[in-house]
Amino acid sequence: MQVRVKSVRALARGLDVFKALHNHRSASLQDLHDETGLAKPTLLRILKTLEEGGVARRSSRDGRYRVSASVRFFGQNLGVEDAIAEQAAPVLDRLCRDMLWPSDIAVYKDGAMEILESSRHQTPFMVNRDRIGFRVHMLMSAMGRAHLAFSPAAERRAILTRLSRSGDPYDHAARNPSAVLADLANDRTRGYAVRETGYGRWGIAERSQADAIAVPVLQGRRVLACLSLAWAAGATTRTEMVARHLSRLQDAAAEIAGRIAAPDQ
Amino acid sequence: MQVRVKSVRALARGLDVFKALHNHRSASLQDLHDETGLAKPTLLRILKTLEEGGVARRSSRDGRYRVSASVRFFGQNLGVEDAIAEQAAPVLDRLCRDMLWPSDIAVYKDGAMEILESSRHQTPFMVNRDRIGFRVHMLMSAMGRAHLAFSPAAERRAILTRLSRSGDPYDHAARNPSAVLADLANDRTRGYAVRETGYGRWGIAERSQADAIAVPVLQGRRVLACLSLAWAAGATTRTEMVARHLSRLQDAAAEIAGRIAAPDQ
DNA sequence: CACCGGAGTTTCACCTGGTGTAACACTGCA
DNA sequence: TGCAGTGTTACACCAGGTGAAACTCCGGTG
Repeated sequence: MQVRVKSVRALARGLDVFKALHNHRSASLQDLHDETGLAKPTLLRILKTLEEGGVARRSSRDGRYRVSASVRFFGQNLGVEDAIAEQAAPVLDRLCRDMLWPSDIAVYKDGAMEILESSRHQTPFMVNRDRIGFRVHMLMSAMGRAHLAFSPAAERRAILTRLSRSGDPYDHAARNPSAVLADLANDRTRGYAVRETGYGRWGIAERSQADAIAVPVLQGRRVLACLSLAWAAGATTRTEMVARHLSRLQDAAAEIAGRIAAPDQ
Repeated sequence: MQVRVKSVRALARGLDVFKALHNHRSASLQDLHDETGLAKPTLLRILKTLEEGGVARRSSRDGRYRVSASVRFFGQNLGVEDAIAEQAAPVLDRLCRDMLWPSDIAVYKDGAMEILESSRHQTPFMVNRDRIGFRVHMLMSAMGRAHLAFSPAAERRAILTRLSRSGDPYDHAARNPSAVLADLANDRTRGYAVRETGYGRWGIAERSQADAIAVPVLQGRRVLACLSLAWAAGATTRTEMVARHLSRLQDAAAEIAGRIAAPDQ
């Protein structure tokens, strides 16, 4: 947690100028001077630098500044997951401050849940070393079951079919669909899903059991991601955790869904 | 022409870091240190600033840095014309240094040619104040005729139909399509189009006639833009200009087309 | 034609603010 | 327990960023 790191004023100003430029389709030196309040010589130097960096250009037709077309490619690499992770991160942080226990957010991908962001780092309790590719099983983890439980029936069926063909023993429960579907229906009516007992251990020593619940982040009828809350089974009961934190978790899921639909800042 | 303006090192470094970040999907401080050669404390400050500026973020999961999803929106405002103008600008500049006389580049839009970029500013001869919205007539200007002559027949017909309904007297020639089509066929076989005699005046005093030729910037069969070369009719003959500069103009058009297809830098 | 005002550019001296070394803290790994 | 690698903090130096002021260039106006 960097706290006392200072920021670089010259760079911050440069970004400001770039953003000002981005708001207008084109801007004269005067426009930028009025908007940013920076002295013109300063602007001249900043704009020169932005030009050399290939993010702005000065039209030789009218001498006005514009953002370069090359910035179109910025952020082209990153997928939906990145946007989800980014919007979720601050919500997870706040959640962890309130609940103390850590949360994860994950999306379904290729037969498993892929963890995108986590507040495990900042819980006062411990660190769960879940970093084996950050993928957890659909039928064992709370998040996987939440995804299945709250997805439209067609998608649920497709995933279960896929799992039943999987070579991974943790996925084999899918070969008995009726039992699984009954459990999932149960999760759905309760409004949250639970981790399969015994899946996942807690802490380095791996002594204590981990327990977790998860809720979906919904976009329309689709499950965009799943949000979990984990704790050490020895420390408190599931009933207690649900009573204390479920609504908070659901609110957070709704907030994340909202942020993704209309990101601010 | 700013010559002695210094650039801002701190900003240039910040942009470098951002680009480095953009190349990788995610990067640790060490990665960035290796790639940019900047001292780690310096990077820490730069990254802090980029974060505050909303263009980078640090995942709390793994502590690695990524570009923020918000940069996806950068450059979303600008259209194809901006990209064309940007790629053409340096080519026009070079062209003007070689030929001394000025060039324009324009695209067809809503019944007229819209000038995107120009090297009139830097020709030693004069300044043509063509800035009335930077739009010139299709049938009178060399660029308008080049667009028509080299476009697929269907588009040519559609534009002529539109012009024939125009209220602007300069467009009325379109009401006699057979004559216009013959002229355009002529332009096409010659490889360049010419300005209608008497259209456009030269310089502030508006004494001397302007003359111009234009060639298309082709993308497949479509005319993406048109590139013109203008001169004062009294100073030299059209034959002379064609002999000296036509191939140069065509090469430039091809170069611009290439740049637009695969922009470098 | 002289004058004026506004935009852009250059110069320059001040001194802030950016910089990197060095020392420190943390975390796995052997 | 020590070691290596990585991230973070402190600090003193002085390069380099800054803006006031002066200047140029242009177009408009009386």
